[in-house]
Order: sequence, then structure tokens, then C-alpha cells
Amino acid sequence: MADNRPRFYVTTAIAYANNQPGLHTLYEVIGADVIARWHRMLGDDTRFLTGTDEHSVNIAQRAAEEGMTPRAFVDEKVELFRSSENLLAITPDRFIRTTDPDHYRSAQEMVRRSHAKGDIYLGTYDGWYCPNEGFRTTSEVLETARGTICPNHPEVPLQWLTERNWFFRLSAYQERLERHFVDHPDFVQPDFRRNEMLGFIRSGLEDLSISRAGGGWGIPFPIAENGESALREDGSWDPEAGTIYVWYDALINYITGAGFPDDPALFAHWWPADLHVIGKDIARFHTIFWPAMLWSADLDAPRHVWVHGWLLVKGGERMSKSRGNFFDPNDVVAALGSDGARYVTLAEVAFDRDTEVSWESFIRRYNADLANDFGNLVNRTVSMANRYLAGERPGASDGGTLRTAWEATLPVYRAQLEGCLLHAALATLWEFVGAANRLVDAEKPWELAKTIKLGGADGESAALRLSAVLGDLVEACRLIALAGAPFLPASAPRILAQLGYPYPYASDGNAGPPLLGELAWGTHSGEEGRLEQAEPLFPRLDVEPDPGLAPG
RNA sequence: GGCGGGGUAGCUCAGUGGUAGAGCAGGGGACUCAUAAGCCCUUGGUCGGUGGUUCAAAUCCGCCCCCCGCUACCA
Repeated sequence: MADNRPRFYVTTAIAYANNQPGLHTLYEVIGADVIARWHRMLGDDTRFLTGTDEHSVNIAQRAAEEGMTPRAFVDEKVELFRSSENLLAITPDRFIRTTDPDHYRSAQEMVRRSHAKGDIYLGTYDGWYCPNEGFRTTSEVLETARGTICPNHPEVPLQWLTERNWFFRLSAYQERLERHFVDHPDFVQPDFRRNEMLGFIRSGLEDLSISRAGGGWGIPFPIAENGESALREDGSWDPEAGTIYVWYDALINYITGAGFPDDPALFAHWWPADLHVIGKDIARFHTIFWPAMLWSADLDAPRHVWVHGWLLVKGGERMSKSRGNFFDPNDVVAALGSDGARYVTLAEVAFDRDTEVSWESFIRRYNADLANDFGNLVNRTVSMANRYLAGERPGASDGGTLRTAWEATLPVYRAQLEGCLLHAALATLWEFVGAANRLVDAEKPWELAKTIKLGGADGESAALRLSAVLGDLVEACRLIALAGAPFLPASAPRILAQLGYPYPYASDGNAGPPLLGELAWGTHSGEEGRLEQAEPLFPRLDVEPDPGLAPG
């Protein structure tokens, strides 16, 4: 592995495979995909991991309700995720499933390591148990005249169960966690999330039960009560040892996806991850439990955890499948196209907090930014170059205002993108789109073209001017397309083609020249080329009813 | 109850002491290369309420109201 490029490993949370995907779930996957593509284009050795979380009592229950085996059930759901992600041009380097065989080995190895370390011990867990859903917390049950009931299954009496299972000594890591948060202020971002988690740590950490009794739908717990291996002579796992609790299992996907434990060289290369992108509801698992689990196995904590917010609908209600108020990503792609869906989602929804959105706001954003501002900029630029310069591509000028604007834009854009403020990055790039549109109206190429026809000295100077202005506009379109390619991976090659440039990157952003070189103003200005005919990129849309909220 | 986030123009949001901002939507205008797009101008807000601190508060402090999330083993 003689690769001296900077390394970048980014992950999303794995999606719970109990249902079809919603845009609010894929939102973070689109964002992480953008970040991964950006790093690939920079030339970094990049790995992007996403996937599905497939164990748990709930899933086994749902499968049973539908008369399916858990495996067939999750296979079906996973296919829905994969097909929606394909529509959105999500390009993971691995799509991990917690049912993958190497993940079983990984999770079991983690248990063995923590057990050897003395961080796993036998204890008892007790609480209200709903036969349909498993253990319920006190905040999840209702006290009624008939006794304690589960709000989701009021007809089924709750049982007070005591279960013997394995506990992870989270409490032993309280001090180290606190120190880690202090020593690495950017471990958890944004800051207010970090503060929340630090507060939780300081309030005191309890040990965590990490096994479930019986041989249910989950990864077999590899250690028997006597501390010996639970592997039987016939190669099967002793069901008496139970299964690994699904959260303990799920978090481990990040190291499985990096080669643990089968490929130590690969794992040494990729771990620790540079960035976990997760939602605010699971911050505690990723910023507190997960580092402790890793430390217990003598592995490093991830470098950064970015906590994003949620999509909300009108009135501030969370978008969710159970509420039925979510956008089907397939509908969004059908309406806005793949790039349109990616762009609009990440431009309209802030990546650091909750944002209220609506179908109408999506369409408006698409029309304003993609159809009117950027799409039309490319279209008018290519049309004018064809009409006034016979399709010969003009070079960018050295001292124009657009160059100055670009050189101010790029560093800000880059910092915002790499800082996970994806909506801010797009806003920055689109200010430059505005600058290019304003240049057209300030310079009026159509008037320059008329002056050229008059001939003479005025005509000659107008010709120079026209070439310089259109050269700057072509260059602006090239730069926006390349810089924005992580967001608009399908459109970027089309735009470069219209401008007469080859597109040097693979469909996932790999294999091209280092992006920052390509993003220097005028890099390819000396090269001759011919523009293609102008072709609208983002057709303008009418505002239509919201298919996500429409009945039926 | 506790902790956290939020309540600023029709919409989505910037703005942590010094005469209220952006984008979109709406209205008007001049143009015409362009996807009836773009450009210029513009309407629009007692900054959730209330009481304080201050020469000065959206911005600091107190109290109150509303929305959302978390409050440990569903994920």
C-alpha cells in the first residue's frame, strides 16, 4: 500500500432496516456522499461507508407479522435503501450490513477483547417487558387503573422481567471521556452538541447491558456464562449465551467497514475514522458509548463526530416514517432529478440544526438556484459564445472582477464544506453565480457584438472585450461546475462538455487531477476547444402538490 | 420536573449593546445573450410577552408563554 496521499474515512449512521427510506434518513447520506466526493476529487485516499442496521427484536417482530424470516424481511428493506441511494447517486466504497459475516466476526471480537480487559461482566437487568417490543423504559410505559401498559400495545399486559446478561463497564471510562472531550474540543461538533454530551458524561455514567437472553435475531454472544467460548463443537453458537445487544453490534460497523478484524493492514490504514456523520438523536451512542467501547478494545476513538439536525415539516414537527409526513426520496428524484434532489436537500436544510421544509420550498429552491441562476447562467454563456464567437472557446482574462471574486469565494467555500456547513458552502458558491450573472448585464455582450460589426478601432477593442468577458464567463461556469461537482455529480460532466472540456473524474469523483489545481482561475485557458450547443440543465418546474403528503 | 435547541419581514433563516438584514415570494422598471430566466429599484417586521440594567437591547439580567428534542438500553 504505497500510497502517500492524505487519507480520509467518512461514515454515516447505518439506517434501521425496518421500513422504506425517507429523505430525512438519506439526508445525512447525501451530505456524507458530498464530503466523500470532495475528498476524492481533492486527491485524498478516501473511504466512504454507509449501510444498514438489521438486528433487534423489533425487526424480528415486524418480519413475523409479515410472515417472513427476519433475513428475507431485511433483504427486502435493504434493497429499498440501495435503490433509493442509487437514484441519488450515493457512491459508498462499501455498503455494510450488520448481517454481513465479517461484521459478525468483528462484533464478536470486540466482545472478546473487552471481556479479556475485564470490562464485561455478568449481571442482571430488570424492567418492564412488552412481549411485542422487548424491554421498555419507565418513561415509555403508562400507569393505568388496569396496571402498567405499553402505549403501543395496550391490550398486552406488561411483564416485570429480570434477565441475566452481560454488562459493559461504561462507568470505568467516565474520567477518560471527560478528559478526551476537554483535550479534543472539536471531537464533537457543533459546539452545543459537544456541550450536551459533556454534560451527560459529567452527570455520571452507568454500565450498559450489552447482551440479550436467548438465541434471537442478532449476533451470537461469543462467550458463555463460565467465561469460555460459546462456540460449540459442531461450529454453532450456544443459544444459551444469548445475542449481542443491537446497539453494541451496530456501532461496531464502523470498524468492520475499515477491515477489522480480518485485515489488520487495511484496518491500520483506515482507522481511526476521520468523520462520523450522525443525527442528533444518536449522539450519545457515538460520542460516549462508542469511544469507551473502542478504548476497551485498545482502539482509538474516531477523530470527529458531526451531529446534524432534522428535517421538520410546517409547524416544527419532525419528519418521520411513523408520522407519515416524510418525503419519499424517489418522489423527490422524480421531480427534481438526481442532482436537483441532492442540491435542494442540502441547500434548503441546514447541516447543523433542524430546518422546516415543504415540498413547495423544495420546488422554489430548485427553480431559483438551479433553473434560474445557475442553469440559465451556463445556458446564456454557452449560447453567447456560440453565437458571437462561432463556438470557439475564449480564454479567461487575468485581471477581471470575476477572478477576484472567485479567489475570495473558493477558500470560504472550501472551509465551509470541510467544516460540514454544507448549506453555507452552497450559499457561498451561489454568491459567485450571482456575480457571474451580474457581469453579463454589466458588460452587455450583445452590444459589444454590434460594435464589432461597425468595424474600425472601436470594433477591434469591442472584439477583445467580448472575448475576455465570455472567457471569464466560461471560466466561471467551469469553476462552479467543478467546485459544485460533489453536490451535482451528474451535471458537472454535462457542463464541462458544453464548455468543450473533457471531464477528468470518475463517476464517484476518483481518479482525476487534484481538484484544487483545477479550481485555480484560468488553469486551462490556454487550451483550445469548441463549445457544444447550449442544452438546458435544470428545466424550470411548476409548483405541484406535495406527493409526500398527498393522500394515498 | 431537569437539560438542550428554537420563537426576527408572507416563507426559510443571518444578526450576542449603537439608527432592523439576506435569499425566496410579491410590486415596479430598463434590457434581450438566456430555461418569460438574468439585471436594477421596491413593498414588507412594535425582533414571542413582560419587567429591569444601560446614554443606547433583537442582542445583557429576571419572570412568563409557545414549539421541538433528550432525559440511558426501540433504533
